[in-house]
Amino acid sequence: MGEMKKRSDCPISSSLDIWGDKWSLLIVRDLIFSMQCTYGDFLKSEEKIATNILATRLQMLESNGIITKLDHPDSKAKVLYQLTQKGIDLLPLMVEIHLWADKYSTIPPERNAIIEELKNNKDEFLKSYSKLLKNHQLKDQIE
Amino acid sequence: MGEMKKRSDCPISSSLDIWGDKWSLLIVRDLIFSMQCTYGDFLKSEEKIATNILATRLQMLESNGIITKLDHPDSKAKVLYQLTQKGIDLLPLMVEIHLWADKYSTIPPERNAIIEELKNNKDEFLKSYSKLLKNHQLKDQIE
DNA sequence: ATATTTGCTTGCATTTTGCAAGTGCAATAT
DNA sequence: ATATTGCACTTGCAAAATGCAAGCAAATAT
Repeated sequence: MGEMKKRSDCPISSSLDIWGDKWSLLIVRDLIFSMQCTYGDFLKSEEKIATNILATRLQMLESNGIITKLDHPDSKAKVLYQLTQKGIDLLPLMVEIHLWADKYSTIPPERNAIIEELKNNKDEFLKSYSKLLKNHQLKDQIE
Repeated sequence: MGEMKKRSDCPISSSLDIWGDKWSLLIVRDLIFSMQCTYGDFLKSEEKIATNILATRLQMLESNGIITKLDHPDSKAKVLYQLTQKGIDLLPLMVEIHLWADKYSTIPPERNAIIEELKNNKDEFLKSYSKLLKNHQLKDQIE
């Protein structure tokens, strides 16, 4: 099913071939903010992704090793999605998008705190937040 | 013509609404590498963008203030495209994509030098290269 | 004067996205 | 035990974006 069609060997192009569509990075964003999400959680995001696209994007991200599915502790009917290390490593990218957006468009006030944090000590933030994501991931893998 | 439809106020989402398609960042990449490109230069890139999409993407990027057109010094038939400051500020993003791609996919050997440079002194690289882009831009605006 | 280059536009096929409804299984309620 | 709801998807079809090939006007080269 998942045969990768690369447009070229350029690293930018290859990366875009994986997550360079309208939705993938929003899924990653949700996971970075929430650590873990169910299928329904993604559907609830304010951008209102269509359910069929969500399904195909989740498959794509999983087959590219950016996210993993795991059993929900509460119920067999639920599925938890979370970032792999490869997914966690998209954090610096996300941070740069945030900073760019901050410079050139109006940011919702509830994000101001994070933006300030980012502008003042980006490196420290990246280090500690990616560690946080990693710890969360490991914890769930064990249970 | 350019009415912006934002899916939400999230900075990630708003940014993707501008350049989150299959091609825009490849156009920006070409401009970051080459400083300036003609329409034909973009068409020559190895990903082989279709001419009609190139036209609409260039318009989109221009109307969003990421690139500007300027007269080619040699000929009235030619047009030069180059990055604005807003476009130059996508450099950190590009660098992070590069680093992510380096970690998770095979990079063409001719890029190894840049990658090493990036890994060893990213901040210094960013500072000097964005200054370079800026200088180039200013030079052309005067002529 | 004629041919060629350059930056597009236009028409149409194909693919991707979007919307609404439906399916199947698990958990919960009766 | 049976019905109802919740959850993770599928399916069918309309709309939009992408891809391909050809065309076109203005500028330049011959």
